Amino acid sequence: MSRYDPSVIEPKWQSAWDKAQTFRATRDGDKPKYYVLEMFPYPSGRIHIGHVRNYTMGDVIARYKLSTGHNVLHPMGFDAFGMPAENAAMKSGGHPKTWTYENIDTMVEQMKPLGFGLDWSRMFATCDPEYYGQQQALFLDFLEAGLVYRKNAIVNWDPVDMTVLANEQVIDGKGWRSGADVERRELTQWFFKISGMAGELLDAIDSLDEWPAKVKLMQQNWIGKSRGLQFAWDLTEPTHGHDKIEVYTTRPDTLMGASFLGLSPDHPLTKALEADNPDLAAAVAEMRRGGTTEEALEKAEKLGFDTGLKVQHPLDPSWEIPVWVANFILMDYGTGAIFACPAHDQRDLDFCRKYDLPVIDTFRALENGTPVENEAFVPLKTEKVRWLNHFAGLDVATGQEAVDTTIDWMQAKGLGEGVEKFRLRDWGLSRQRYWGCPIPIVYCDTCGVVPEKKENLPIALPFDNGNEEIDFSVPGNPLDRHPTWRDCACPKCGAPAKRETDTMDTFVDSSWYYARFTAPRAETPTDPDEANYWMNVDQYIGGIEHAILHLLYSRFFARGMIKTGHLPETAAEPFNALFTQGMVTHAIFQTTGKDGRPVYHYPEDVDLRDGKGFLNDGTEVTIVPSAKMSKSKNNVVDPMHIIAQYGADTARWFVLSDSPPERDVEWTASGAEAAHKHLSRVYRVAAEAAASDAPGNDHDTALLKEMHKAIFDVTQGVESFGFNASIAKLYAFTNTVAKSKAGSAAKREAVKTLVHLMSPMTPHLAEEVWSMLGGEGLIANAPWPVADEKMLVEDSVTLPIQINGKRRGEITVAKDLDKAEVERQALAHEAVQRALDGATPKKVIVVPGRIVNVVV
RNA sequence: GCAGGUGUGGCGGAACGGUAGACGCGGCGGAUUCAAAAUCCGCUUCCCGAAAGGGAGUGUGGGUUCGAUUCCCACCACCUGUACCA
Repeated sequence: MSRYDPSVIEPKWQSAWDKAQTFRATRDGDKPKYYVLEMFPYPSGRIHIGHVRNYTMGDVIARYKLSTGHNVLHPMGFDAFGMPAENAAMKSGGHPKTWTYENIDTMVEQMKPLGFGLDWSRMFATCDPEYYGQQQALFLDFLEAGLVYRKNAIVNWDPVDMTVLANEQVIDGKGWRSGADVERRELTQWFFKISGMAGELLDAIDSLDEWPAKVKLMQQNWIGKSRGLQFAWDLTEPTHGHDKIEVYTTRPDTLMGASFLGLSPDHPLTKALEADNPDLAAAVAEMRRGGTTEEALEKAEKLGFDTGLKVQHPLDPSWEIPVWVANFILMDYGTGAIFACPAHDQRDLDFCRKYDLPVIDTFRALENGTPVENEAFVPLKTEKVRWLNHFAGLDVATGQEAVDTTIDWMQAKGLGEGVEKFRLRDWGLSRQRYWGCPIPIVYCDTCGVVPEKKENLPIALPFDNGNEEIDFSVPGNPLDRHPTWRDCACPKCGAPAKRETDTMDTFVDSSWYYARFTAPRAETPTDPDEANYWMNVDQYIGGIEHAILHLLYSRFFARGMIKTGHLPETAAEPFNALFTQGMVTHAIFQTTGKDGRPVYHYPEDVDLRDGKGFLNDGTEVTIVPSAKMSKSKNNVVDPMHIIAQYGADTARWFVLSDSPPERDVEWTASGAEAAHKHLSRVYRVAAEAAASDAPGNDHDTALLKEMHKAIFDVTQGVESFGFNASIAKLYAFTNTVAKSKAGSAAKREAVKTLVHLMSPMTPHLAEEVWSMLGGEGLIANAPWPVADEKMLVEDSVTLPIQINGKRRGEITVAKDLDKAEVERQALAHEAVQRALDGATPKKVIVVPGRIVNVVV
């Protein structure tokens, strides 16, 4: 009898699928279409076990849908622009393009042996000029449709390297290479007008029935709709052309608790004052130190500077409050100015205590309300509180009632306006980098800012132009330094002009690739027929880290593409269903070095015994379980080693088996070995069944009944992303088949069904066994088994009996036995009799088919 | 800081408000073997007990319920995002 040898059978079936073009996406017949897409990878160099898990999940769905009669589109590509390629060029020389395409080749070579049912003919990388040229066409159409504009934005500036830094290049407020203190600086940048769609993007979330609730909630909070009051405070003395300061507040009801008026360091008035007030300029410079992330801004120590200006309270002109500049006020939100009410906002309170500003309560708790000391009183807006001195005459009311009343009252008096605002900011797409999609804009001395003509696209990066003089030896944007690339003719007047040297944010690349996959070689961004047929993505799969930005930008882009005629109206929400999968983790094995620092050891150097790990020389290592895989911790598992050792099917089986797909899974050597043992067992059981000639007997029905239960359970698992549950059932069913004394015909049927149910996860093994047992054609194309409902019915049921909620016994009764009889039998049970000791039960709860609980 | 999530045996994890620990790993015992590997069979939450049985138990502390891993409140720890990492 032959043994299970994945190194022989896997290449064999891969070439069989290739030959039959099994996974080529086609629009044939009247079959329904199904588009399954996994978030495409960044070409970092090698595939990661996390990729294996991600693509295996997609492959299970793709193969399952193929066998349930769908035309399936399951493509693969690469998100290939971005900083790591430039970093590699800076570090080791060479060119980002060479590095990127070499990495792509390697990764494709590594993915093919995994046997994914992908339509490789559609592959592209976002750095292909054929792709980014179409992206430039989209940009021009978006510009024409009013979805793109220019304004100033704040960036991380490294004053030593004289360059813009990405957030991840700012470490503790310092530039990662220069170590210099990073400053926040303004630059003119291109923006997508996503804020104009904020309301629509928010409302449409409700229609995303097959998205995880957590992702929808995160997007809702990110868009952040609020209703508040916008109104002005008059300056007691006009200055620098300002006679009042506009503020926006979501808590206008606390107006009588105003302590000071706060300006953002980037507010126009702040900038005006800075010019002739050196002390203020110095304070603001201090406030502008550090990175631009929201986290850095929020966690920074609260700093303030008294401008000396005063404003009049809108309800009482004799009440003047000071104007401060404060570093925690964001220019991007509202009007860049606030009034502070320290009694009901912890941040304001901390600031007022630090700078000795007044704290005035406006409301207190209904019971035991005490004045605010060092903890702001911030009840839920739905909670009733007692107002101390409310101008609109409120006494006891909730915060929400007070806000509404105040807005109405202020509006009626003409003192302000109720407005809706969103937290969502416009999407800045300009990057001062080389390895990205050039922004197709030309600056002409006479014509100004001119969009490039479509017939001149793609505006290719200098390397793609055949001009390779790219210099990464100094920081900054090589396009900006390139001797000739930026020189061009003005598309409008033909005079010599200069190109935009900024490239696009890589989020742009990934915001429409799903649409491009429907017609990857089209001469326009999309082909209407193909887009109409294949859109939307029926199932999108990727990491939770993309829950907000990538998915929100894609939703925006789909709408923009509808507006510009590149997608049908029905594609406004491009992803019908979303699934967010967890990471693959691995233990870290560490010892302590002589210098006291941790030393990390590769898994292959560690011998595991009884839950402890030892090095070759007998040194025990500390095991840190379930850590994110990271090269620096030496706990990365290379899928290629696993394939060499056990085969692709084992790797696929294991990444699905041990954890629910949305959760992290820990890779363990013993788990991988167990998966391999199980696949060998299936092969053995199949070979035995193939060789057996046992006659049919009275065990046949029991086996076939179990088979139909397995069909039902496994199918349900696959349909609901419960792959680990499907696999648990498949383990159990394998056990049943192996132990069954049924005849050979029934056994062969059971084994064929077993491997059919396994085929989305372990497709090579399934094909091999299928052909061994005389299955017709490829199992990949065979129709999915259907459970016979008659075989699922059980006629009796075992009910646990609880006494006071604790399980004390069980009874087996006919499935539809009536409640009174179940109760009678339960009470007759010896454990119940013992517990009752002659008394009558206080209560008996009978849940039909479930449980009996006797309360004594 | 803010937003979202997660927390169950020695380990990964299972459980429409209804038998907590399915399935797998590890461990223990047995079969097979000259022996081993491989394979097969059984046991395995913890504590007390020879057993029958009893007690405890799903991050912590409360609450709702006949019954809570599941629902509610407060807290702790970890993970993800935080708009220029992708």
